[in-house]
Amino acid sequence: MRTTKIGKKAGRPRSAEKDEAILAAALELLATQGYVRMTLDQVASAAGVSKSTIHLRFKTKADLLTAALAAARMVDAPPPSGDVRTDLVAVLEDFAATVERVNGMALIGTCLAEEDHTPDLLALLRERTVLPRRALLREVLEQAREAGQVRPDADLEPAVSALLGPFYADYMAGRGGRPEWAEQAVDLVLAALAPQASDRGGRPRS
Amino acid sequence: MRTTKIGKKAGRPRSAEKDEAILAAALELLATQGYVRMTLDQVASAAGVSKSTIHLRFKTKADLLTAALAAARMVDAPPPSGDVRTDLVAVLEDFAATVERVNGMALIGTCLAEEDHTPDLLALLRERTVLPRRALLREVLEQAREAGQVRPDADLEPAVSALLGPFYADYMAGRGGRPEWAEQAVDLVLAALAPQASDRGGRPRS
Amino acid sequence: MRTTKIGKKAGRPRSAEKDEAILAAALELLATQGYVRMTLDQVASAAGVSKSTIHLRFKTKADLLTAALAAARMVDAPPPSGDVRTDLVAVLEDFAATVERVNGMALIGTCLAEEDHTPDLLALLRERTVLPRRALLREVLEQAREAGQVRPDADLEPAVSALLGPFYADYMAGRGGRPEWAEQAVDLVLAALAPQASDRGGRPRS
Amino acid sequence: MRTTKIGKKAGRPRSAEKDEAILAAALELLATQGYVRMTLDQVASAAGVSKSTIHLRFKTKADLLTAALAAARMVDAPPPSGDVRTDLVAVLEDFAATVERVNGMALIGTCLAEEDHTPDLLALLRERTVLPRRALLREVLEQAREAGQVRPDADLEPAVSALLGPFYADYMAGRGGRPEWAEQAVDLVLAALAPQASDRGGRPRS
DNA sequence: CATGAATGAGTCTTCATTCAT
DNA sequence: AATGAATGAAGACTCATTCAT
Repeated sequence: MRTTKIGKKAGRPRSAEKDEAILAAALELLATQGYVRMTLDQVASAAGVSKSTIHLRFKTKADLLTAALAAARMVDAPPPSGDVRTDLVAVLEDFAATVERVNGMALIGTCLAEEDHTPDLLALLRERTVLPRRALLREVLEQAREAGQVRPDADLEPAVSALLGPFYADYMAGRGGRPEWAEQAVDLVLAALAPQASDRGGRPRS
Repeated sequence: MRTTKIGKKAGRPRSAEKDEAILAAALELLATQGYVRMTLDQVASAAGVSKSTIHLRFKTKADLLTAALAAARMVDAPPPSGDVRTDLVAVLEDFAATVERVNGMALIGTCLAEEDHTPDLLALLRERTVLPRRALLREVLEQAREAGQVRPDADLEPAVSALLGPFYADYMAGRGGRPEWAEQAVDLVLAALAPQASDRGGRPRS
Repeated sequence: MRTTKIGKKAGRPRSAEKDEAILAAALELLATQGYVRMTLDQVASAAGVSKSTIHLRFKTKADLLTAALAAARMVDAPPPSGDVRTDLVAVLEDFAATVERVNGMALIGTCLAEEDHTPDLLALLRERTVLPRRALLREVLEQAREAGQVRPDADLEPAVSALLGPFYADYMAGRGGRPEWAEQAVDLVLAALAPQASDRGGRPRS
Repeated sequence: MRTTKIGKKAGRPRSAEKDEAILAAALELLATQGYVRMTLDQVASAAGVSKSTIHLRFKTKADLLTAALAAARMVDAPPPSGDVRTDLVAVLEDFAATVERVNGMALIGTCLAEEDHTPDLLALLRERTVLPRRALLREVLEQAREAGQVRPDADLEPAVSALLGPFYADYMAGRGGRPEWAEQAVDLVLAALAPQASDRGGRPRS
């Protein structure tokens, strides 16, 4: 029978170290093996605990992995500079560095591949990493717009996608890992958003 | 003495319908289930053949899936228009339509997730779909450059990535499926590449 | 901190009954079915455990079977008599009885048949049953030699082979199961080894 | 519909070369792989025919293997000498040579192991190889008895088993392949059967 | 006749999950 | 709480055999 006395748990408290070890091992293995290929045995031995200890905390494999993804802190604090270009490049390079550090493309691939079966994975990834990073970029662009460095009528969301997008596109093309990509993307977007806009091809959208 | 009449193989010929059914089922299931989750039983019953019939053609699961991916024709012929913007948008929209049609993001996710275990998948995807599409886009841009609609010194590869990238970035952000994305991406890139370049932020790369 | 109380392993202990049941079932089936024909399903259901329980103890089918063979105690303690002939006959009859009890000829056949693929089987059979039994026989003969009942220069190894060999030869000839075989073999060997040796047909070997 | 015109078979006659190739390949593989492990595919490719061609001749795997064993001629004509010892040694050495040549111990093992499932195998082996060889040995011993080189009351069957048996016993003991075994066995048996038998340990059999 | 295709039954092994200590 | 045992449900791959050409 379960102890229901709340506020003061009876018995030995769950080890916080094991908590962390499990989540860290799970995230790492999720990236390197993918959802289905990763086994709880692998997680258990990587975390130095028994399989049952995992099940004690997470009822199911999917639970564990969503928790692992939720616990991941993958968007570092933005860099506090002043220049628009510098700031954008910094965010993008931090993005690339983070992805590389955690074998992120495989992780992203797993979340995409599992979208039908475990939609929480992609949702979490979005909420925890994608959207915060986009917010960072948009903020910089908004400040630039207020500073007159960006056209007042510029649509910022497509610009953000044009900043981040080349990373994915390059990876898919086998052009990943090129250090210049961030600067090139920023330059391209800033060129497109430059204020003196007179009458380029950019017709108003239908 | 062996039959020497060449060109007419002995025995029952292999059913071409089954060939097709197997590859089609495999591709479909690869996209909807992912590499590991998809089972040969599923493929067999989806294709209406026995499991052994699959093994007769493909020694291993990996073989089957690479063959299925290789057989997929996913880059349609380019649209024969004249206008730069129209052509670029057409390629991008065909891209998006194809991805949607074959549950492409899940497929891409699978290939990414499996990169460590079955690198052939991503390699094939690249060779068969990504690179051809990039070539299409680059060709259009080159013609535009010759026609004076694009700066002569423009670096085209980053531009291509800026055209395709937003598709991925949008999807990751949960903004996928918006019909305007292609036009927005094209307009942004064309704006950046416009010829009268006088003095934008684009400092020369280190 | 890990539990350091040694000698008392954590978790549920492995059932010794299941251990025994598995090994017994495996040995039995190895004899009745042969190596390849015997399936883990058969072992599992004969032992009243799940297949996974077997795999928990033995990583592979070969492991299981070598363990089963190794665990088999098939050479009973020698009979403590005094008379040479009686002792030899006793060892041989115990041999025959053991072989019959465990369907031994089929087991021996399996080990021989598998020699190329799983040499451990025959090696174990040799080490655990053949050689100990030979040692028993040789010991009796050595004592007989010391007691003057056997020629001093007699070569004992061939004599041992002549004692055991008829069992195999009879079986191959379809003459297995005859109860007199042991006494006949012993008599023949003792006759050949009798001491008054003057100069019979036994010419010295080249 | 099957052609039933007997005496004059219609259609192309079955290739005798293929017949032989199939049987030879089957026997070889039966020895090297064992009954269950050997596959019809292996036989087919070793014989250079298709699997169906095998089934055309032999309805089932067991049929093929019994036929292969039946076709094997493994007892060479007896050596035409005069001396008892020489003749016995010759038969035994031919026996050992044949066994070695056809990987015979594995073949014997297979027949023993399969005795419960395919008794025909051991029966054939017996009829075609064991019993003929025993007949050869007995014949030599009978002539020796008539020539007075062997006790008149000697029981010959046990003697034959004592001649052949050491081969099996040695093999089981890991002493196989020793060239002296045949002479040692013959010497031992002849010593036991020598005529001047007055009063050795060999008490009359019960 | 001869061949290659097609298949259904079966095998070892893996794994998420539940139990007992 | 933590651990190791136990298990049922798959899954990829094999093989003897039957079909179609």
